[in-house]
Amino acid sequence: MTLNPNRALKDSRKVTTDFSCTSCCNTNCLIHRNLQHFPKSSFIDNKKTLKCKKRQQFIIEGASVNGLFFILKGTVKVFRTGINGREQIVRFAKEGEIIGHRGFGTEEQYSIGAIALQDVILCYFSKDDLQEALLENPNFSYDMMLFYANELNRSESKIKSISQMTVRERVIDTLLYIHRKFGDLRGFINLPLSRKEYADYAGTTEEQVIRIFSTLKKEDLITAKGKKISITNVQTLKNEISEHNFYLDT
Amino acid sequence: MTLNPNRALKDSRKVTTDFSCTSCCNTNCLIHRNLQHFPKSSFIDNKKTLKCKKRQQFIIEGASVNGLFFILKGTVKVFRTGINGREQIVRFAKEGEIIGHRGFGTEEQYSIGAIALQDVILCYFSKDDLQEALLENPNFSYDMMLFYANELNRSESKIKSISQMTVRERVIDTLLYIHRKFGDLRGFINLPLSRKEYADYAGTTEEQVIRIFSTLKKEDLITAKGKKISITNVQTLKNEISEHNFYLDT
DNA sequence: TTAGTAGCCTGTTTTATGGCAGTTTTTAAT
DNA sequence: ATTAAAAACTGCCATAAAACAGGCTACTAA
Repeated sequence: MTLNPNRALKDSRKVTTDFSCTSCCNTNCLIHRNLQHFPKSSFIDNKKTLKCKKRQQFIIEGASVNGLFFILKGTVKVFRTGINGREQIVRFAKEGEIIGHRGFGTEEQYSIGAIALQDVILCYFSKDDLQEALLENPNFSYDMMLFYANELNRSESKIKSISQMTVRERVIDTLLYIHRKFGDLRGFINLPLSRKEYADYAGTTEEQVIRIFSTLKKEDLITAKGKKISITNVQTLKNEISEHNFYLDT
Repeated sequence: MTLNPNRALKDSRKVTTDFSCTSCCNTNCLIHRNLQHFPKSSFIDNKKTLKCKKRQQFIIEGASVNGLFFILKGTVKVFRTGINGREQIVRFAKEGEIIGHRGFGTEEQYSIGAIALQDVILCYFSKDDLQEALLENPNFSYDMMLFYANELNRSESKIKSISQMTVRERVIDTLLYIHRKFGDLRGFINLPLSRKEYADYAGTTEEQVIRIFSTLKKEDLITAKGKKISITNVQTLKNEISEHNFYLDT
């Protein structure tokens, strides 16, 4: 918490420069999608590409915001520390997604922390560069605005879900969210998470998740051996929460 | 719910045209703040000014999004219908604020309803006009982006509060929010709300709010006779939740 | 091999909160 | 002023979910 973010940046990440936006394959990346609108020599030449090892934290809650990260490769856990130090997972992010954008408004400090779930490659743009680019390219800023608008919709859906769904429904919702977003590999959900992490996303406790997982197993809706989880009956699970119309996508 | 929004618009609102943006006194209105960037004859000439009587609903959940509302005068309750028809109040809005912006992203339908708490005057801009203006004025779209970014921060703080605060804390938080935003008039909070409305904002039940109000009365932290509520000890209330750092401002 | 640790699991207890039912008070309408 | 209706209030009970406590399993390191 008391770490100097700039020192942290220098100390713990290796900087390379061989990942250009033009040859990037993340077609859903906001930068990539707007390449056409940027002049030949522009802020994207200033971007820094960083590598993070698994479990490395690259954004520290409360550190001052100097720029934004885009994920070039890998998966990231975005969280904040709540009451009594209880961790709350805001979202899981993958290739092409933005991290740290919550700091762009009035906020001077990151309100979230971010940690690599696997080895991750990140693109870093300074706030100043981005701001300049946004003020020069209405298409870009409009795109960015829409991105925020969608994030807002997602966030407010989550409010509805947390305040009105039961724990069981929230856990199911979380399972479906992870499954939808990260797909499965040889039948198993392609993102190994601990029960604690499921709980921190669903807004409940580890014990509850464990209990609910075991009843779901008995009901033949999922199979789970440790972190190898597979959903055997997606539709039934969907039905159980679909009355409430929650699709917290992305 | 099944009302045609266009018919509703024609049927129930009186249209006048004598409220120009240039002479408007809502200095925090996003349109007003960007007037300098718009050409002399522009989309703001197309705006429609509508009057709504108290208790009139001017946005219906699920209606298709054709434009955005800005509040010229009055207060508005923004809500959505949750599970089991339970009403959830998203926010209370006043002069200068935007209503319906959640529909701007991918959403084709309003995800919220809006109802006038007092007689209200609204400015209405079509989505197309706004989009054109945004794509022509990077300053405007940047401003709008920042607005969304802040809304996002607010929304995510609310997730934290709902998922981790106790009912008592949420009710206190709601009281402080209303008080901060609407101030007080002759010692009383300047926005008369029912216990049910407090509950729907705090994410709890009417009975709980009533119970908590009466214990707060016994503790000499508030006084309340019906809807005349005054906070007698703001600081103590703030302290009770400040450990958690929640300031859902605006 | 053994020890140690982290993650997973389960039964029991405690607590906060929601729901109901009945009463009183306030507000609105005739 | 009288009645009706809505809002505010209180006590009681049911229950979902959190907290606690102890045990099991599997992996890692020495």
